[in-house]
Amino acid sequence: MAKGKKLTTRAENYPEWYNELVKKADLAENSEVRGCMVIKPYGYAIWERMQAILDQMFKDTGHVNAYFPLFIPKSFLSREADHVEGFAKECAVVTHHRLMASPDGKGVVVDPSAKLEEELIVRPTSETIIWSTYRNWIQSYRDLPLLINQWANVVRWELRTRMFLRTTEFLWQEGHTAHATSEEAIEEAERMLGVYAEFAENTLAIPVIQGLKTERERFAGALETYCIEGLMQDGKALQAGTSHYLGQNFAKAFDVRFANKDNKEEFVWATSWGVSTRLMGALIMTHSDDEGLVLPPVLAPFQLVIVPIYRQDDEKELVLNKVAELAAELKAAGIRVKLDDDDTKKPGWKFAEWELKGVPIRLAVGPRDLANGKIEVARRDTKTKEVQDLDDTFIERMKKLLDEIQFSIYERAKNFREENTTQVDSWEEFKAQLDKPVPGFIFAHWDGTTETEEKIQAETKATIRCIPIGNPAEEGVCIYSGKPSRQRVMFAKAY
RNA sequence: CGAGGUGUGGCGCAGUCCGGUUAGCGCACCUGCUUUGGGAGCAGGGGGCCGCAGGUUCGAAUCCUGCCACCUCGACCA
Repeated sequence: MAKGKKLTTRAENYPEWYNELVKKADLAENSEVRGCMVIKPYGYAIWERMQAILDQMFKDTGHVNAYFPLFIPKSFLSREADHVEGFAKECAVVTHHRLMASPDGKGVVVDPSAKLEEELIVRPTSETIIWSTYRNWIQSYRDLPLLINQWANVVRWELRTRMFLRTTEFLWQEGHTAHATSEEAIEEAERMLGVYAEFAENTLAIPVIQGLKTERERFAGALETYCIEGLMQDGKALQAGTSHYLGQNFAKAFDVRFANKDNKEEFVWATSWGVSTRLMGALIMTHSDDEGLVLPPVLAPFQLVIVPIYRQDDEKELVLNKVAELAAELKAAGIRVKLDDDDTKKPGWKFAEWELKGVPIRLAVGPRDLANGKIEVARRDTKTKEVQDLDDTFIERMKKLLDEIQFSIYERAKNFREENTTQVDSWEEFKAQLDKPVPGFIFAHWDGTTETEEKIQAETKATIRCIPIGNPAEEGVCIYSGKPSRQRVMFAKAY
């Protein structure tokens, strides 16, 4: 495994730091396929933790999993006008189904006789294929609500990609629900936004702002898009999850109707909601430092790593026996433990390696400790270490320490966000704030028009990330147009 | 899609301007010995059609033409 010793620091070059960290921590690497990454076992283990926890949250809120096709007939996509307009520019299209030996004898070419009658689109999202299916599943109000989620890969042919943050193919989950009333669908969209916010804060330890997108930033085909927004260490916002209230748009496009209790026919009300492997990027950019990844204990594939230290064979046996015993006790207490007994690496190497990989707690045990009944405990988040008594309360203390780390990195991220959240009341102030090294979240008055929104973006690259939920009403004037405004909205530069 | 840049053992690079024995360095890898509490040391060793295709030349990693790929930054987007 090729590895330089040090990461580029965040201060030197933030994007470079990010890329190096993703590769050196063994999370992912660029593949031979343009814009597509290989998620490596360690990175995938983190994603699997996210999946497991989210999946349980979905099930606890009444959802079930299903799976729909990867391919979508081209005609389906165009059924909903806004939807096709939103995705048309970034679709991978399957046109043929057979290859043949090349006439010049070199390799294979597409067999022109195997042209598809109707092209297939590799799904950029599944609303269309799912709603075409729901048509057959829903006849009566008794079939509602229909609460389905799928874990899948999707393809969006982006012009520029970055590992985890924006790749051509990415993994995600997409919930697609059908309801008898508008109220119920809105309630569902808001409920799932709440699930995402809870997951971000409790599992990922990422504080998020919940809000509504402006009309311009809305999902293609949605009446309302809810989102959670996190603030990364470089002062840019990252959209970490979205939940859409789709109204009856897709029901109308795919003719999905149901008989209500009064035996009147109505179109079904819809939501969709999703989070993707982009959460990995959010995780990295919220907590990690110049030494590498910092993982929240709830999510870490290994919560605690034990590094045994010894010189001669007799010491080795003594130490390994003791740490194996300790590892077993920690595991029995429900802690995910890695015992790094790799004999080909030195302790110093292991320390650096596990720091790079963000394991929350590291224990080091050598003959010296054994003789004194001690153990060295190092925290990844604070990079502090202390020698502790290895007594019968030790396991319990480690469990508490994991809780403390989870809480502590959340608090640290929240403090960072609060320190980098500002209110501005003039265009000059606004621009000055955006020119700072860490622009952060900026609350300012906006006249509510798309025109102004676009002009602000054109001049500053900042966008309205959301109109926060529960935003207080406040009379003011738009920082750009000077027109009246009833509330502040949240601006930021975004990923 | 615009602007820059880069393609040389697994990884990171030098060499290219000014063509000339056997293409070099660091890391990684293999063997052995010594080591092991913050990315070990010494000794020995293996691995390259220098992005691809043409061309110029006695001779090309180096010069010329064309192509391809990737990266960074912008515009567009989860």
